[in-house]
Amino acid sequence: MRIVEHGGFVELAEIREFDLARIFECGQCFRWSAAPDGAYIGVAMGKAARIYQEGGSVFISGTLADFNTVWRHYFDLERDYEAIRRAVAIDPFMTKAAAFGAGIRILRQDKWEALASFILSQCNNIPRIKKIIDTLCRLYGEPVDFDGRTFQTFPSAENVASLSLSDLEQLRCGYRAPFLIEAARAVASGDINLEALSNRPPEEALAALKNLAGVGDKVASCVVLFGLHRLDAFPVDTWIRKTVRDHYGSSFDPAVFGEHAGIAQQYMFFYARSNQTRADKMLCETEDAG
DNA sequence: GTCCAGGGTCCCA
DNA sequence: TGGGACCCTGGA
Repeated sequence: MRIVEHGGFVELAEIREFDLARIFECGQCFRWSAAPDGAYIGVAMGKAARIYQEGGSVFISGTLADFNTVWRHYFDLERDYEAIRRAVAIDPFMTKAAAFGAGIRILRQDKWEALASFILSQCNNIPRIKKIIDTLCRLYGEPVDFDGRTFQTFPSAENVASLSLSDLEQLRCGYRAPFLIEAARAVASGDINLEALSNRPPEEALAALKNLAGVGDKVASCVVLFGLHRLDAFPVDTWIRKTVRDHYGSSFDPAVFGEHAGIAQQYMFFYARSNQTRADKMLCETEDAG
């Protein structure tokens, strides 16, 4: 990878294992949206950016200093995803899923944002999750001027902790609202220290997170994987449960993927979700024919 | 318009 | 250990 700064952008030339659409649409984050020209615009780590991919290069708005302080870390660019993809391709199914997800990277997201986002994600569909998070940010985030528009950061735990249930009514997030406030208060008060948890054994982090109301196995695992960046965490949701059942049966143990089980999970999730519509259609056609 | 299910969690029997 | 309730809405 060659890094070149020009024209208000940092260009990552000859970059490998980087697919912007897959990174932003594999279900790990909810705040990046595609512009009509194919670029993604969003706010992460308090900074707004415009990012696009063209001819083997990735272009990220901002200075080299922005890139080095924020985006290099955020996109986990020091890790060799090509080697990981080979390592988790343990059988024909995973070879297919990993090839389908080539270019996915696990973002190093803000820990509180990951916790809040996955609390809101429970028993919810992705378009609606995005809508709820977008409203939360618009109402309670800090403004960030960028590209002639005003964006908002993800509101801090302190900000959300100061809100009441009626403040959150506009989110239309239903029974998740008290969970969000309780989590914010726990983080803001220091009852739970996400920074410290990222240095603890994963099982300890999981247990601490699950003490929060509305945080069970799935949400806690997502926070450990996407927020604490523990790549061996393996969240099991409806998609993964079905995929594992179909391909491995009941005796499956994610430990077969070793320290990168979470990346394997993400390949599985993205593959299962992306192929569901097509698979259903094929099934219907087969049934019609029969 | 209706119905089902969505990156779950928790409580109770 | 399984079933139902929980808020709301996208999509068929």
